[in-house]
Amino acid sequence: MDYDFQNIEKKWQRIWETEGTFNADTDPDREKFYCLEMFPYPSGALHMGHLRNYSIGDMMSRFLWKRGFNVLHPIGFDAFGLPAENAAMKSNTPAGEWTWHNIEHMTDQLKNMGCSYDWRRRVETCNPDYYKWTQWIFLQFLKKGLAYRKNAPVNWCSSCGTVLANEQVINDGHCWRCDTQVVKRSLEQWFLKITDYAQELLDDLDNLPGWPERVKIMQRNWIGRSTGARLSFREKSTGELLETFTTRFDTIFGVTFLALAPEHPFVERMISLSPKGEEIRKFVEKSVTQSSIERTAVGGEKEGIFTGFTAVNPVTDEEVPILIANYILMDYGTGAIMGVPAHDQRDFEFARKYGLPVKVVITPEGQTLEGETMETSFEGEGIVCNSSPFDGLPTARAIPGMIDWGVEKGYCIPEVNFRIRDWLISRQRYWGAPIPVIYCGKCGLVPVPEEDLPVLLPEKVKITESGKSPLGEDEEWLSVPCPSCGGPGRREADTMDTFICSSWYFFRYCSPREDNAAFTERDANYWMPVDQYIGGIEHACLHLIYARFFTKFFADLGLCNAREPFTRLLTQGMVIKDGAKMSKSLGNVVDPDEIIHKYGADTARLFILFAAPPGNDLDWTERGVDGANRFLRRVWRLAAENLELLKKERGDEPPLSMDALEKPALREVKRRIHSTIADVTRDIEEEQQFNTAVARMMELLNTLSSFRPEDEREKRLFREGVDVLLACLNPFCPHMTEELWALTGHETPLAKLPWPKADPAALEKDSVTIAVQINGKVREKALLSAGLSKEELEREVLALPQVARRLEGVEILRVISVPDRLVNVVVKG
RNA sequence: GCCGGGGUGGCGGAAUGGCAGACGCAGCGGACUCAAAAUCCGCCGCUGGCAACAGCGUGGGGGUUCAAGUCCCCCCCUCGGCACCA
Repeated sequence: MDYDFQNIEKKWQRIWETEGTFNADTDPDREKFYCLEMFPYPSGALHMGHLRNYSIGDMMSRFLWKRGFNVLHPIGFDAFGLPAENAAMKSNTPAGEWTWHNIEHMTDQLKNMGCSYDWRRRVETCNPDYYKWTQWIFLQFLKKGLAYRKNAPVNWCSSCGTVLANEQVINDGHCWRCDTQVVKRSLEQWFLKITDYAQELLDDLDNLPGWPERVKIMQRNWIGRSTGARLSFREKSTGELLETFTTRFDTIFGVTFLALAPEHPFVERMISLSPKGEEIRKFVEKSVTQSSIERTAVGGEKEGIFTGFTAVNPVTDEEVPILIANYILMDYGTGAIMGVPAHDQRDFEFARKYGLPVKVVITPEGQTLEGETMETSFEGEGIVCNSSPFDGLPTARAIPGMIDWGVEKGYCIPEVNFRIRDWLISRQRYWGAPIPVIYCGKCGLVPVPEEDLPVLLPEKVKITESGKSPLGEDEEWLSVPCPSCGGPGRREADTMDTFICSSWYFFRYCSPREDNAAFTERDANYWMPVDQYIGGIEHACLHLIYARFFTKFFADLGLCNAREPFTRLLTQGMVIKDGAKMSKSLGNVVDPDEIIHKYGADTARLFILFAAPPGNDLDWTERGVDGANRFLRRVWRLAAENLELLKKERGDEPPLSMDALEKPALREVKRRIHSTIADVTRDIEEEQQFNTAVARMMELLNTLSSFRPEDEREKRLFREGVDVLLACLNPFCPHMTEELWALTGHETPLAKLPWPKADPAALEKDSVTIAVQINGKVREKALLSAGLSKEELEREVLALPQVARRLEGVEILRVISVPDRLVNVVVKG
């Protein structure tokens, strides 16, 4: 009987689907487990990264079902986005049609993988039933004042024809999606006030022990909290107060200039007042049009201009010149800095270039510094000087001490600044959720009333590469009566960033068909938070921050209790082939369909889980796939060739206990069976190291293949071994294990049976190999009974003839004895 | 530059401070076969040796320890994140 994986896999997939085996319902009487993989963008077909993501998630879900949890394991599609528009332009197919076609195809592929999803819960973010609620959520942000419009220099990707959020600009200023160099443009855009949650987003990282440390570090870096003080310098001729932010208030006596960002509001005033206004204007215009890379690269040329204006240091009453400098960013802090060249490398370089004085106010302990001759700034901790009355204080005490003093004197106020910026969410694209807002000449900005949602995306829109919102060309769609006064109004033509859609889909899965709300409190409070989330590391500072932000917002609205969406996070590595990430341009892609067709889904899943631990990159080799397939065929033969024996006395036959087995070889088999259960359980549950779990099952197979049962007792033991192997392998390779389970006479499918339990009595070892070391080197091995005490072990080992021979005439200094492990004899010389 | 991950056989990878290299891939030898495939059995870190065995070995150098891939210090390489953030 051959391992006919194609028919077997079809058969079981049909059974799971028709029986709804993996459907889950809210049931407060049962303990839940929410297992989630990042949903795919329906690009056309699954790729190996998906196959890996979903193999891991499916194995874990099936395992947890068997552990007795009420498991929610849903899937859907992140279905808005640019590729659909590009496809529409290229092939003249409407974006929606293209997307829905891909969704159906990829759904089939997921079913072919044998994934245990609750298909009733599939969601698609481009479905009006879904984006109605995306729009509703936007309105809640608007209501709370957390969604706002502002004119700002924003990231523009010319290739995508739209703006991008800061998180979406990666690799030195490139678009996350298409890698085009991003440029700055000044535009009026919609933002979400994620900065209101910066502190909580940072603090709550400490409550996520189940997240990889590196993801948390990346988020901490991204949020970028710094503490310091805000202090104002008065401009001498106008009396204008210029605010600055510093983390080094201890250097306040070392300020030798003030620098403003070219975009700083006071710059306009200086231009109009100054005789050299034209010159300043030219400098500002040049700086503003510099690309963000030129302007912000480390070591990039710092450029500035003297304005002729003067600021007064509030602490020292010293007068310092005001400059405009291209290295000052308007959107961090106050857009103005106090220049302390002696203790800030950037200010130092700038000061040297423009001949500004360098005044030392901190020295390394026991040394002196000379402002005029130093070649680099001193940014480290040291001792305050030239700052009477603070001279002699060490940095660590000077910073808080001087701030306290400054507060008392009214010079400064303590302040915390974050690096993270508000989230730019409007996109000048068609295939996204329309922003539900109407502009009225009389009433201004009017939110679309909730009862009018969804604002439907028109189906027939001409998509061009104009760089303007395609919806803005659709007059019919645009013009709408103002909901407030009934007068003529126009719809917002921008759509929302698709990261908005994916920031709450895991809530929608809880109440996927709910018509009256985005989700119900009952469902969300039962299922949320997600217990295990699985996906790529590339979302560390994108989706994973946005989703946390949304969850906190929902909690503040009282929609759910969870303040964090994902309790445990598993970030899987990339799939590599021939030393490089699989990609079309490198021509090293392997099509999941081909693999499933040639070897079957079980083989593909097993290879993926065996070839590397989930966090590592996975090296795809056809040889390795062959190996996985070979293992499955061996399992198949082990059962299929012993069907008669395995089927016998099925049903209520209890396994033989350890006590009933006397022959050491049989006890060894029994031990292997139960250590497999124990090891596989621990590897999945605690270590999340699925490759070693598979290795343990391979060892069990090796044991069972060489075991030739003869009498009835041995046959019973053999049956137990095969049962355990199939049960443990089931979450990894669900089709063939179910088939063999049925063939060997079981009536209840494995999917409905609990995970096997290891018998503690069968884990006890009779004897152990003790390594005998002399001065730390293994010289002999001894087979001794297990469980000997330190003293017994030492005595037994030293009494062994071969050991005694080695120790003849040698002076023993010390003996270290580790029960069941080794004995180390320390000798002289 | 700063922060983080990682360097173990030919390869993917195992190892609560306690026998380094589990398991698999590749390779080598053998069985079966007219032959091949498939399958099965055996070998498989490096060096020396017919062998028993000995020496060396987890990026490099030091250290702690009876014992270090594992802990501590310094350095190298590599991958990733951030990068004029005041």
